[in-house]
Amino acid sequence: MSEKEPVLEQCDYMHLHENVIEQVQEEMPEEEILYDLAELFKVFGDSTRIKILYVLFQSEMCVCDIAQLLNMSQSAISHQLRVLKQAQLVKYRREGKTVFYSLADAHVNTILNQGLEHIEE
Amino acid sequence: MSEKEPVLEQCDYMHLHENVIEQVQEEMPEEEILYDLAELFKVFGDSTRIKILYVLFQSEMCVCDIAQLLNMSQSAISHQLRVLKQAQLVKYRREGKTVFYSLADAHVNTILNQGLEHIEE
DNA sequence: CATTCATATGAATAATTGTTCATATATTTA
DNA sequence: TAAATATATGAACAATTATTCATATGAATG
Repeated sequence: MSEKEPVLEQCDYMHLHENVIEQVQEEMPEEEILYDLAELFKVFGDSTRIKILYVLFQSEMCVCDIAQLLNMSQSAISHQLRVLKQAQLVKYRREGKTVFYSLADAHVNTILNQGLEHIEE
Repeated sequence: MSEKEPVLEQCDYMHLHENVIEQVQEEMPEEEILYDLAELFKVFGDSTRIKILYVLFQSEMCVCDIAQLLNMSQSAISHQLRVLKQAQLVKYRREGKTVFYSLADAHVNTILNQGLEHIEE
């Protein structure tokens, strides 16, 4: 019953210098942060949500107005607003039967603009 | 056989002023741009790819080194590098058997940092 | 030119996700 | 309190996607 080394599937040697490896491990944000970061960008990774963010950049708006502007169902928009809300990208206030949504902070626009700059190269 | 209006599932009236509606339609980037933008952020929306971008921020690196640093299979990393390459977020150069990857431009870091700032609120 | 090493890639699978449909909740008004 | 309106939400389904596994490609080397 000879024990076999698990196949580590590594290259023969690393090209990186020791100090770069250390540097990477130091500078790398924590696992949880990286996960949250990916979660945040995932929210931007849907064109419906991008559109919602763009229209909200123009003005505070209720769910129904957004749905009409984007020509989508109330339900679809509501579901997506929930995602945006959870990511704290939008905030809302209630006024009677109507709920008005607006952008949560300035980062939203910066992120969108950086993205635009990138794809416009 | 009375014809029924299709249920448009709209609100009774829009809250928005005409000029806001116009404004939205003017300012809104084209459908294709919005789609590309979502595609770009989708690429950031995965923690493996986020990690790859972070390590590449420290230094140019070959596929195998990245795999070892992140403790993932060569194949998984290679697949993800392809996604990053297609989004023009990384570039590469070949040196013999080895392929070295590096960040394509400065936007990558700006976008990541804006994301970080947002989640650290 | 056969072998080895580094990387790429196609197929398969499991997991995630966006929309729809039906319905629930909340608020106002008759 | 019943009806109407605006919004939210759960379930279902189709579509997308990240990883694994097996294998292919490409480059150096004996």
